[in-house]
Amino acid sequence: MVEKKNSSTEQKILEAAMLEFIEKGMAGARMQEIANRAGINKALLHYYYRSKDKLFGVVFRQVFHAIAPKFSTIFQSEEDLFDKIRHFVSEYISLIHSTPHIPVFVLHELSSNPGRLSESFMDISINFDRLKQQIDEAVEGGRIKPIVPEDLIINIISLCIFPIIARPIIMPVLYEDNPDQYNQMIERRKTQAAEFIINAIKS
Amino acid sequence: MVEKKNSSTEQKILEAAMLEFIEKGMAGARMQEIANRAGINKALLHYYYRSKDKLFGVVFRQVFHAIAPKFSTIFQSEEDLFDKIRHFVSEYISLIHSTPHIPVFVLHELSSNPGRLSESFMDISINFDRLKQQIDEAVEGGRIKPIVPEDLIINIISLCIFPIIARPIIMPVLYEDNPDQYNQMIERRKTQAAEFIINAIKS
DNA sequence: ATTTAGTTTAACCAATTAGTTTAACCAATT
DNA sequence: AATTGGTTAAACTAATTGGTTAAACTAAAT
Repeated sequence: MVEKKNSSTEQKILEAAMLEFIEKGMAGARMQEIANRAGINKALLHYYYRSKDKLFGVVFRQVFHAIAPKFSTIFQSEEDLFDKIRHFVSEYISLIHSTPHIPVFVLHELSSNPGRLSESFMDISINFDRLKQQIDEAVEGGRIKPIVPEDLIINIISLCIFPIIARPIIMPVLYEDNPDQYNQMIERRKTQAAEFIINAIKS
Repeated sequence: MVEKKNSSTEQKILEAAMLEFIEKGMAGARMQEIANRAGINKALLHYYYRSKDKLFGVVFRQVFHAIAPKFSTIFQSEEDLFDKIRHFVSEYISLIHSTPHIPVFVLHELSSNPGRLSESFMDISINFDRLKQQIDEAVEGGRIKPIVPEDLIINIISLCIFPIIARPIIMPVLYEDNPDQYNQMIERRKTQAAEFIINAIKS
C-alpha cells in the first residue's frame, strides 16, 4: 500500500473508464473491466459512481471537453487569418493524433444516442465569431476568394480530424500497413494541410 | 400472407440487421430487435444466420462494400484530373449523405476491433494507381503545385466524408440545430468542395 | 483507543441476452 | 393424402452483466 489510499482513486477510476468507454463504446464497455483497469473492485467502483450511466455521463463530458475547447482558444485569438489557420491546424492535428480514438467515440455515441447527449454542447462555449468575422473581412478586402465562413471552418476541421480517425483504413490501403509512412504523413500535414487551405482561398 | 414466403426473408433479415448494427454497433445491437425489424421471430433469425458474430460479419462486409468500391470506379476512369475531382466529390458526397451513419459505424468497429475485421479490405480492390499517376503527371507538367498524391487523395476524401459524419456536432454548433441550413451546406459542398480542392492545387 | 472513510471479499439478485428446442402450423409440391 | 421447407410460438438454458449487500479489514485522523 504505497498508495495514499483514496486520494487518486476517483481519478484512477475515471481514467480507466475513459480507456474502456473510448475503446468499446458505452454498450461494449464492462464495469468489471473498468474496475480491473483501475486496480480496484466492482463494489468500490459503484461506491464512487453509482451506475454505468452516471459514469458514462461524466466520462463523455470530460472527453468532449478535452477536444472541443481548443477551437475557441485558438480561433478567438487576434492572429492574422493565415497564421491562425497554420497555428490551429498544427496544434489540432497534434492534439487529435495524441488521442486518436476520441473523435470516433464521440461521433459513435452521438450517432447511436441522439438527443440524450446533446446537453454536452450546452456548457461548452464553442465560439467562432471572431474567426467568422476575420473571414468575412478577408473576403470583403479581397485577400481571399469568396467563401461562406462556416464552409471554410468545416474544411479546416475536416482536414485535421479525418485523416487521423480513418487511420485503420488509410494505413492498410495507402501505406501497406506501414505505421512509419502513416506517421510521416500526419507529421507532414501539420504544415502542408494549412498551406493547402491557404492556397485554396487566397486570391 | 401476401409475401412469397421464403424468397426475400434472407434479404429482409440482412436489411434489418444492417439498420440495427449501423445504429447500435455490434455490442449494442440485439438479435431480438433484428428479428422484430425483419418481422420474423428469433428462431428463424438463427435458422438463417447461426450466430450474431456470423451475421455481423456478413453485414460488415456488405456495408463496407457499399461505400468503398466507388473509389475505384471513379478514380480509375480516364477523365481529366480536375473533372475527376469534381465528379468524385459530387458523387461521393451524395452517396455518403444518403447513408450517413455507415462511415462512423465502420470506423467504430474497426477501432474497437482491430485485426478481426482487417480481412474485409482484402477482397476489396481499392485501386488508386491511375489517380496517383494522373496527379504525378499534373505535378510534373506544372499544371498543379507539388503535392504527394496520397496527401491529395486524403484531402479529397476528408472533405467529402467528415462534414457528413460530424453532423451531430456541426448542426447544433454552426447552424443552431437547423436541418435546412445544414442540408444546404451539404448541397453547396457538392460543387464548392471540389473547387476548393482545385484552387488549392492548381498553379 | 476509537472513530471514520476507503476498501476488499464474496456472495448474491434480477435482468438481459444469445442461442436452443419442441411442437405445431401453413402452403406449395408431389 | 402425404411430404417438405419455411415459419411461428413459447418455453427453456446458460452465460453475462449491472447492481447490491454485508461483513471484515486498513490506515489515517481524532
